[in-house]
Amino acid sequence: MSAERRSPLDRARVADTALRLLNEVGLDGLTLRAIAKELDVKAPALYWHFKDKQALLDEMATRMHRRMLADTALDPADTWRERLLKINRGLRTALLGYRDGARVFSGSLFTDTGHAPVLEENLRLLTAAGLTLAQAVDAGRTVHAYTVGFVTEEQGMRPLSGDREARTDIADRARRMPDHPLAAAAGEHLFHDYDRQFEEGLAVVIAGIGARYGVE
Amino acid sequence: MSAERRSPLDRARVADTALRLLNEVGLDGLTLRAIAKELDVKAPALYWHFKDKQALLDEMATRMHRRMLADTALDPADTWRERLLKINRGLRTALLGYRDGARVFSGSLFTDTGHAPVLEENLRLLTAAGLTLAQAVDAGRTVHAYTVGFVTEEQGMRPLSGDREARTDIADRARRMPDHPLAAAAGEHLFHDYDRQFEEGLAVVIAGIGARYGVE
DNA sequence: CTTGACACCTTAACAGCGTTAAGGGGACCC
DNA sequence: GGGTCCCCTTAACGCTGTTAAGGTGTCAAG
Repeated sequence: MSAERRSPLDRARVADTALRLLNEVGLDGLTLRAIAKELDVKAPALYWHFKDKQALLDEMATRMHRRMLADTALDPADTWRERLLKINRGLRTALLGYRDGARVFSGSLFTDTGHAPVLEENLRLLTAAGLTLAQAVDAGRTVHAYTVGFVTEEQGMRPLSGDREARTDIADRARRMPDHPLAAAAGEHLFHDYDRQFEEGLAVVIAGIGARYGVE
Repeated sequence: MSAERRSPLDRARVADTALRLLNEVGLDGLTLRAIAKELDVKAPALYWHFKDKQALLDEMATRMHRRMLADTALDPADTWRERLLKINRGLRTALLGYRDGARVFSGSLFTDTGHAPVLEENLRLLTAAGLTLAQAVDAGRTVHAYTVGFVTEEQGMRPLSGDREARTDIADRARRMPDHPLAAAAGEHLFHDYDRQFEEGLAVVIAGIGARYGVE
C-alpha cells in the first residue's frame, strides 16, 4: 500500500497549478476541489495555505503579473512611448495567455510589492520626459485601464455558448438594424482583428498622453 | 385564504427588481432565490421568463445601458468631442449607479438593438468630422474600453473587506516600498479623487483621437 | 526513549447555489 | 364539461466555498 509521500504544498505550487488548470476549465470551472484534485489533495487542505479562494486568486494575479514583467524586455534607454507600448502589449499578451485572464486580474489585488521596481522605472521615465508625478500616474492608469478594459471585452467574446454566439453574428446583427447603416456596418469592424484594434487604441492613448502633456 | 392574486411577472419587472436588489446585496449576493423572494415568487418561476441567470444579467445590462442613454442629453449639434465626453461620463455615472455595475455590464451582451440609434448618431458625428468608419469604430471602442476599464478598477476598490482594505492603505503601501520613492508617492494619487482621474484620462483619450486622426 | 509541539492534511458536514423535472391551478375556448 | 395554455410551486439534484474536528508525521526538548 502506501503511497509514497508527496512533498508538502506551498503557495507557489498551488497558485501555479491553479493557473495551469485555469486554461483548461476557465474561471467558472476553477473550483477548489478541482485544484485540490490536481495537487492530489483534498479541498480543505488549500485553506492551510490561503485564507480563502480570493486570496488564492490574488496570488494567481500576482504571479501572472510577475511573469509578464519577466517576459517583457525593458531597456532603461527606452523612450516613454516605447515603454508604454512594451508594457501594455506585454500586459495584453499575459492576460490573453490565460482563459478569463482579464477577469481574474481585474478582480484581484497583488499580494506583494514585486511590481514596485518596474513601476518606479516607468514613473522615472515619464517624469524625466517632463510630466509631473501626478500626470505620470494619471497617464499610466489611463493606458492601463484601456488595456484591461479592452482585453476584458475581447475575452468576453470568446467562449460564447450557442445562443449568445448568435447575437454577435455580423450579418444577422446588421439585419436587426435596418435603419442604421453605420451601426450595422460597424459590426464588420467590431468583431474582427482584435490585434489590430488593440494596437490602434493603444496608439491613440499614447498619442493623447503626448498631446495633453506636451511631451515628445 | 387566500392571498390576493399577484399580477403575473414579466421580463421587465424581474430585471428592474434585480437591478434594485443589486444595489443592496452586490453581485455575489444577487441570487435567484433572493430576487424571487423580492418578487414574492419562488426561484424556479424565473426560468419561465429567462432561460438562465446569464440571460437575466444580459437583460439587466441592457436596461442599465438604456437608462444611461435616456439620462444623457444628446444634442445633434454636439461636436464629436462633446459627444464622446457626454457619452462616457454618462456611462461611468450609470455604472457607478449600481454596485458592481461595471462587472455586470462587461460580462453581458445586450438583448436588443435599442442602442443602435445612438451608436448611429455617434458614428455619423465622427465620420462627419473626417474619420473613416473604421477609425470611428476604433475610436469609439478605445474610449469605451477606457471607461469600462476605469470603472471596473474603481468599483473593485470599493467594498474591500478588512484584510484586503489594509493592502491599499497608502502610508503602509509606501512603507513596503522603501527603495522606490516614486512608486511609493504614487499611492497618494492612485487612490484619491477618482472623478478627477477619470476626467483626466478621458481628456487624454479624446486628445489622442484628435491627434491620431487629425480632426478638430 | 518518551513527550509534546507544530506543520500539514483528511473526513465529515453545512448552508447555499443554479438548475431541472413534474405537476397544479386558474383563465380561456370549444 | 373538457382541453389547452400560461404561470407558477414543490421537490430534488449535484455542486459550491467553507468550517470544525481530528489524525499523522517530523522534530526538538526533557
